[in-house]
Amino acid sequence: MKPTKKVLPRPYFNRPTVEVARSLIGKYLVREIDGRVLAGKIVEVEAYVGPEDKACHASKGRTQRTDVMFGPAGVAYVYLIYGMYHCLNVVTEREEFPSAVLIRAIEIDGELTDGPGRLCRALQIDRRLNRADLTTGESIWFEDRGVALKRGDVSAFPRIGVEYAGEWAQKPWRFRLCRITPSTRAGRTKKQGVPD
DNA sequence: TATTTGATTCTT
DNA sequence: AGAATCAAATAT
Repeated sequence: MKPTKKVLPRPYFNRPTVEVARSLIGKYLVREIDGRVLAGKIVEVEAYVGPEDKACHASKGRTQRTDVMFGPAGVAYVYLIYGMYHCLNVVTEREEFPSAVLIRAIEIDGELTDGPGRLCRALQIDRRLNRADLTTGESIWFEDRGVALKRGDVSAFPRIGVEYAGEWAQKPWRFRLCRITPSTRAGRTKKQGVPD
């Protein structure tokens, strides 16, 4: 029986951002370029949650740049950072509640592509994909390929590069796929109050 | 209109 | 520790 590709639909993203972020770990980001398909297993993401979150670009208000985050879920927010690197986000939650999940790292054929800038370079993502619908299964989309994660496979950490955000910088809204070993388990003493 | 900044990465 | 490099945000 031919396997069906399970493209994550809009309702998947129209949920609390932290839940979406955590659940995206182990899903696949798929990019089709000139008929060639690249698929990467998502291993690291960050949640940016609404107008109160000082680390979220939209906390400064609705501007031309942040407008997309106020729109429907399942749409791409792609921006240029430090003059050279692009960052890919997927918009989450209801309209008018600006929030998104930043895709930080993926594994392509077992090779780690670590960092939002390098990830976008590998998948040829730039601002032309800003506002692209990520739920159509064309050009770029998310897929559930049935990776089963056990409890404890995903760990939470503070977000990176947001020191300016004060108390919001400490929120454990960065999620990473971790292979739990006795040594790493010993270091994971704090639960950080993140929902399963 | 001018200056500063930044959800990064790479080199020194 | 600092450079690269620029669009968007902020100050003027």
